[in-house]
Amino acid sequence: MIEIKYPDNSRRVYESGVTAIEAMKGYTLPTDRALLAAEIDGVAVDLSTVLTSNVAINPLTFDSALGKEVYWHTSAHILAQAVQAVFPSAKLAIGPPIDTGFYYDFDFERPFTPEDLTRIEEEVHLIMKEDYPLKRIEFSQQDAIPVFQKRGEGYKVEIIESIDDPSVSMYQQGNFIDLCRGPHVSSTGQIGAFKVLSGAGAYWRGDERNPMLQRIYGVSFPTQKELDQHLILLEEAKRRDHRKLGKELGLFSVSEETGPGLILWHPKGAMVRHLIETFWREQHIKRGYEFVYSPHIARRNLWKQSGHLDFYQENMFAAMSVENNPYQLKPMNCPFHIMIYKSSLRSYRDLPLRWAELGTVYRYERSGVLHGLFRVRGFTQDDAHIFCRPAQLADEVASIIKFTFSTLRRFGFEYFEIFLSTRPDHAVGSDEDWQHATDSLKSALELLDISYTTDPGEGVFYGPKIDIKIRDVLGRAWQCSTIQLDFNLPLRFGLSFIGPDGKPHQPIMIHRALLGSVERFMGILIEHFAGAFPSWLAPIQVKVLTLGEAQTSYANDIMLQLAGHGLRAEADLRSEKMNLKIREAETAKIPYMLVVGDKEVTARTVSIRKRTKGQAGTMKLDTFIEMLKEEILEHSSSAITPTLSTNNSN
RNA sequence: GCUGGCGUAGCUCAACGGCAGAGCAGAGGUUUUGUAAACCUCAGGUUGUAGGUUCGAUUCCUAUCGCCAGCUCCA
Repeated sequence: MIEIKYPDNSRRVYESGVTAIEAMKGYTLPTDRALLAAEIDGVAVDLSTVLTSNVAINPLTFDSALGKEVYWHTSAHILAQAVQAVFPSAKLAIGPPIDTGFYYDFDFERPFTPEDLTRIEEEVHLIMKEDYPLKRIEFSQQDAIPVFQKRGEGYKVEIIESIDDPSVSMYQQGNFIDLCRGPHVSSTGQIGAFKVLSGAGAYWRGDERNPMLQRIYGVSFPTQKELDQHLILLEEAKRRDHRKLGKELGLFSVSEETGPGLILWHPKGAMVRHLIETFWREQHIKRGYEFVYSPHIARRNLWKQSGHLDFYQENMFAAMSVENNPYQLKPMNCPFHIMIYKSSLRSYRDLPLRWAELGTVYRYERSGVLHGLFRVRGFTQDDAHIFCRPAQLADEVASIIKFTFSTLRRFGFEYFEIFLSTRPDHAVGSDEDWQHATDSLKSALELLDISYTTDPGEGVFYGPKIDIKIRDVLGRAWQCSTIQLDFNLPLRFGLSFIGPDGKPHQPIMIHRALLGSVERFMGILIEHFAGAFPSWLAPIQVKVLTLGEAQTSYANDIMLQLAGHGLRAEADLRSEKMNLKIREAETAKIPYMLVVGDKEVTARTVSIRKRTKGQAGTMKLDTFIEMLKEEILEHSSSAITPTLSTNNSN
């Protein structure tokens, strides 16, 4: 007899040899989702798995990340089955689940066309309808190889040969067999709604020296409704693309003549950037930072001493010669801040030193990876370096984390995920240093009662780090903030401070960025707000719209008053219809429109229209100004709510 | 960088071997307008660039630059 423990802490006793699905019988799932697979002692398995010892069982449904993985993994198999049914010569490579669906790579003589994908999707639907059961078959490595050799699946043979385990498993559905660790859902009919998304080239094992395979992406959901919602989300993401909005709203451009990956900021985009940076600077002053500035180039030797030439050269632009001395465009700001540190003798009383700079750096990126503001060749880091004593580490890190959260919240981000990366295989610094540093990061996180995920071995070679990801309004995750400890540079540059004992000690250096890159952060903001910036960030906050020539002087008077309060306004005095003026202001995503006609001139009021929300009542200009100033101060976007106005009927 | 797709007016797109067009934007004019597009006229192009094939190339071929999707890497 064996005892099974359930997530609600209940226990039941079964005969040894019971299957997972039998053990789940009568257990009420927390959702009305179908049971897909099970997690036994933390490992995902098929429902047909035979249980022979005391275990903890956890049902897997589409609601959990693990459940989705299983679901999408099976979907990838269905995709592969369909592709081979339509194109028998296509050879299988790999087909894993990913964050938002799955893909499968095939060796095929040509790229798949959109027509191919349609044909494949039809076949997928047939396979779902046929409801083939997925059967797990265990083989020894030796026996498995001929199975795939016979099928001409060379990549599968290669994979089997690279597996350490002497026994391998494969899954069969209909006449389709794939090498696979599993687990899977029990039959192809369990997949509810399926969409073949796109095809693209991908290298075998991600290495460009290997042959190019044809990858097909897909996504699936239990219901058609969820699939439709997902597809709407994809459309919405396209609609919010910062490259498209950046052009439409006149924020920035990239020109072929200037060069790829180099951003030209137009007046409106530059205003938004200015507002971001001003806010950033104010916050830094409040939190005890000092500002430094550093040049864009430096002697190449500086980068030799820092070690960047050894480990970062492929991302650096080539050296330039200045009076026969090699100089280098900077890919990082840290060596400069270090030189400032070194410019005088430092006492332990001086520490921590917190030096911040919006430092523009230049990095060589391969042409194929450039992408709008997200991936560029020249960008501005919101950089800071903190030099402190080991004992100050935890406090410093804790205050950086708090600073990060408060800053990102002010930009409208609410959801954070925190990752702690520990020592990788190749690293500098002693075990002792790593231990202390990692413990300091942990205690900072625990001090603030923050839950986090540990990424073992994912730290940078010079020290452990904390990365913070935000989620935008579409639920997409972005990593902006990073806090990295560094033992390497202080060592390489021989940094020291004089301790209470009168002897030199080595400071620890913290590299940190809140926004990451101002360019990239701006891109994220554009997509997060769909270009409709909250009032505090909007390049133009108010547009005054006159009904006719009669209100021109009143409108100019309004403009003067708005400007006097530091508000950014434009007036539309043209002899155009109100509908057109409104349409253009809406398209420009200006938060507030002030409509003025003779009635407003007489009453010395303005009729307010809020972006996308419509009319928001008529009020005295002063009242509006006060409300807007309050809204800007709060960084909110909802101080003035639209009303169904009755006092301006016409 | 690699694989595939795409470069036509400021923008969005037609024409696909035979005189390069539309809408929006722009300029000039008419209209003085009450909450998301008034009307008329005009102007706007070495079809990314350089070669080639052809009687003739925006269209076909080659190279090159750029953009897009993906691979890889990362902020």
